[in-house]
Amino acid sequence: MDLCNQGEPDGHPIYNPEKRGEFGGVRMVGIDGVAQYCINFNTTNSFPDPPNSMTLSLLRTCLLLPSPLARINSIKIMPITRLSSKALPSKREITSAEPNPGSESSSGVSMPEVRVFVRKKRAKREVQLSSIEPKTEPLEQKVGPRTWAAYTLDGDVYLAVDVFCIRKLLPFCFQNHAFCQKLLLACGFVNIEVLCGLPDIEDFAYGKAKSFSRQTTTAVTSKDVSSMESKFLPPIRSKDEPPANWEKVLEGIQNMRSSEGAPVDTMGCEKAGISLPPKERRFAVLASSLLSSQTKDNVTHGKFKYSQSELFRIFVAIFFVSFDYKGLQTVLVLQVVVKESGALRVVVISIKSSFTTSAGAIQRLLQNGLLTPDAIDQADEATIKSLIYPVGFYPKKASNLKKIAKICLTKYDGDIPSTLEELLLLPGIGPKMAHLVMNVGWDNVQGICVDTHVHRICNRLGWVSRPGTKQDHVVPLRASFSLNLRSLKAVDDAILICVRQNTSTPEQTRESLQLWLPKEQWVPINPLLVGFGQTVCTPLRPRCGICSISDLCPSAFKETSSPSSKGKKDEKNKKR
DNA sequence: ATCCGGGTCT
DNA sequence: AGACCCGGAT
Repeated sequence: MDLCNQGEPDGHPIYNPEKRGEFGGVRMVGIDGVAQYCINFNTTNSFPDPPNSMTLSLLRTCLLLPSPLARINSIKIMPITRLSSKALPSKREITSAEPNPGSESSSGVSMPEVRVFVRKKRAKREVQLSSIEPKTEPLEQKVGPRTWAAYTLDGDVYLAVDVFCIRKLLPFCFQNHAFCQKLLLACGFVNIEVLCGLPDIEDFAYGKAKSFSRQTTTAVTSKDVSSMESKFLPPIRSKDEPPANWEKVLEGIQNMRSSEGAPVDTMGCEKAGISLPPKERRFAVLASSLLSSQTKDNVTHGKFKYSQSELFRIFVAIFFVSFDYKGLQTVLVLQVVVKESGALRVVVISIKSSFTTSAGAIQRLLQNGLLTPDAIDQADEATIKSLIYPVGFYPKKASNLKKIAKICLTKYDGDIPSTLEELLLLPGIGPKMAHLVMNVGWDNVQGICVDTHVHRICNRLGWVSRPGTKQDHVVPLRASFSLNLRSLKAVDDAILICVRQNTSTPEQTRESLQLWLPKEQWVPINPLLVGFGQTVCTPLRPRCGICSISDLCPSAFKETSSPSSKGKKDEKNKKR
């Protein structure tokens, strides 16, 4: 039976944005030769937290694979069916069950582009519909009412929607503009306006489902298409395309981060001297940055502990993050330890009351009144050394600190330099610290502060690439779709060019990241990823098992080797 | 007992 | 690439 947008078929759940939490997840199931999509709602897993469950099942299906086309490969072709109560025909039947050409929205939408996408032939050849011949009709002529249909199969609920419906559904389900773009492009929809016209995804991502039903679709003309293409494509090429799902990934990390309390949260340099007057606070930030380099956060700072509310959030988050949750041991938390036994993931929160290590160097400096350039300039270097002692390289840092204090006094009137260039001139201040100080001390975002965590994680996620190794893929990919969409081989060839190589230095990472990451993320990305790196995506043996975005991560579960061999490590890091 | 993370400078 | 230096993990 047909379901129009808000219809509800007897006995079968259909997609309802307001109740999406009732579905364990959403899965792209199919795109068929007539440009229809199916979304499968798996009703067997019911989680109260829609984003997480969606993320998980999403990952397990569409986004598991590293290359864009590979992801798309996972989308299977489904017939358009109007029966909600009937099981879907088997794949083989599907091939023969051509979508009825006469029916409204769905039928006849086939176009060369779509077939290209029909990609899949590579996956299953029988899916190829002989009846589909390349046609050149413009898309808009074939699209009828925005409808969707639902049906069930093996307990799953499928939704078949037309291309305009998917335009609404996709951002809602995936909350990811980039993915939508890629998907639609890969399906041969070169109509950029459709892509550009997507509703504000953030509205969906953060729970404002209301606007969903009010979204209007805009008719598209071929004229629009060509004009959009001409002005849309060039910038994308030069700008570098954001990685698919980066927003989703970021959100997933944020969810994990909000619950896991990483050292950086309580000990980052931005916490230094938070109650001080601006000028002194800035110096505190600078000093804190200097000391913290090459030193664990909990050494530069004092101990930390979780508040009650944080504990609660940890508990809640772990519950949802651990998809295959088995059991929990609770209470005081400093560390989350994950053990995997078989398919089940057992999440254990281990108990550690506090760090018994030394009090924080910054705190000691502050207590001794040595957090101003003046005092440091006059203080004995040995005193400074002793106060900052446990931090790494303390002799050099004490010396640098004194030099910096002097410079601040003589050249900057006791304040710290206010430009990136001048900061870099200070001894012991490199690019990482300079950006951090600019961001935190001056609220002046000149660049992303890329430390080892950001560097590592961005590479693991495939978010950055060595210059010249990724742009190459975007261009041919788009070109093949927008110019001549019938050559499947061209598409595949284009994909093959997509060989991303890891950046080799943090500076490279910074430049690559800045190419696409929206500027409002430049500052938060650092504490976010640092904390993530401290608690989940650790350098050694990352805890992919508790990572809610592991299915979105091309590197998930790939680095499992034991830490003793370095030859192995090299292999690992080579490329994926 | 050994190795590793951590940023800068040489 | 290696030195610098510690705490922590293994």
